[in-house]
Amino acid sequence: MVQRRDSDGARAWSTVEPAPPPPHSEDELVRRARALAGRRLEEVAARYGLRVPPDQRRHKGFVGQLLETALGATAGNRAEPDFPGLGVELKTLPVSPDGSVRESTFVCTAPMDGTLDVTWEASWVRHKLARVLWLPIVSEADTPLPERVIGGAILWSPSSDEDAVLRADWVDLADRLALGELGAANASHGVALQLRPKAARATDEAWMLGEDGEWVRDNPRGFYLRTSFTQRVLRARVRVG
DNA sequence: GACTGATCATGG
DNA sequence: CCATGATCAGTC
Repeated sequence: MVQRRDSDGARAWSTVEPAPPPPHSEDELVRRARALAGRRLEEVAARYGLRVPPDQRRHKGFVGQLLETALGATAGNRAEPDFPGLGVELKTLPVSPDGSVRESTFVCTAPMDGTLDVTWEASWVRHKLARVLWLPIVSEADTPLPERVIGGAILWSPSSDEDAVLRADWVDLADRLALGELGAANASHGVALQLRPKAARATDEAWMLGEDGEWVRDNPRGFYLRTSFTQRVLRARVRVG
């Protein structure tokens, strides 16, 4: 443990810890995560000498990145699980105090160029969701970011029922993409899994396959989980009351 | 409140 | 450009 000057000036002294190394086991990861339950984000950030932005308008990835640091994730923005040695993906999930999930969950980008995986079993979506550590962040929409509270982590793999629901959606969406039905590549399809725009701007374009097999330019898409799905994941595994 | 399209930061 | 991390914000 070292002492350093506070990031915004010489007035305050604070105790700053280095980020922990990756956990060696799922048990260790879950213990670390559950040890954070009940802490405010500002408390966790302070350990690592980080300032919490007042809101996420310009820092939408802050919470995920903070918790990656706190739990010893290593993958950064590489195309690997957050904990490569464990094959576990970390997903923070905003929930209201009553336990309702407040946002959808991004899974991965959707290849629109005909390179979408051939089967659900081989799909990027399924690999991403094979093992997920859900970390609820308890807040209302107007709760300042520093005051948001970490909830009880859940280490999850899809049940056979959940897998079946996701597979059905994926197969349907993959069929549409294979046919170049870009008009159908919107959020209105899918019970649990949906396609949405995934780009910095609505005007961003990428090459993708059109209806007659021609190349067209359109806004990139990503796969997202609807809140109804993540809601059930949490409800099925968290004691209520 | 749910839903859908739009958007923000960062790194390679 | 693509990937990582997501939430914002308007409309129904």
